[in-house]
Amino acid sequence: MPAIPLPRTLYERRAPELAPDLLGCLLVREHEGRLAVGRIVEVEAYLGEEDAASHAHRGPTPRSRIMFGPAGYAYVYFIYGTYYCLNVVTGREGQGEAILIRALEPVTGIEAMYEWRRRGHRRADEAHSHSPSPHRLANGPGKLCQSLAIDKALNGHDLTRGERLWIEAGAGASVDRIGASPRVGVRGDELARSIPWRFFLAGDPCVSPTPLNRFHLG
DNA sequence: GTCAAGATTAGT
DNA sequence: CTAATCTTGACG
Repeated sequence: MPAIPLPRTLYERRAPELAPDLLGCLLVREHEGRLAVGRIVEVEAYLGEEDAASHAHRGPTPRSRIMFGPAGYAYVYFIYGTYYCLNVVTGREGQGEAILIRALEPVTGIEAMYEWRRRGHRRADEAHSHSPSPHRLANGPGKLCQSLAIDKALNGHDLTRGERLWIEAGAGASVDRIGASPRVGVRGDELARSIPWRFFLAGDPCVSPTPLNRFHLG
């Protein structure tokens, strides 16, 4: 089956509008001759300079410059000295928008995901780590990147080419299953902390664990 | 150069 | 609740 990645025009929509439509789509990773696929069950939208919670809030910097480029590219950043997080750049060039992919339901290549995740552990973690059940393999942005072997080498990667890493249309998500809540772990002004730009499949076991899961929207 | 904070996670 | 762990970006 040929890869049919989402086209760049689709990524050119505004992040808060596009974000809920990514729920149910498939994130595909091709690495070391193996294929791993996960269904997107949780995302967060970030805007540019007007969004106090966004890495683009203070304009283009060496880290955030990818966000200000054209849509359809991966923005991968390193956080807390340990984890990577994956975003897709959206909107028009110069706006600085992106969508953070926060959680997946593993679909294909689960064994590869276990292996890649274990490899991503630090030594200290490895001694105590045991294989989690599949629904906890990618139920958070840091774990998702471990399980798909995503690191800074993929920062700036073109997601529309259908190689190494891309997104494909999936079955979609029925509107009545889409939950919305404030974004997890963000600082900034009251608007940034309260605006409901986290979208998730309500009740899905692969959504990241947080009290915000009780929020719901039509 | 220095320093505080961070779109996280696992363990106590 | 807190430690782990190190990049980033602001400031001087």
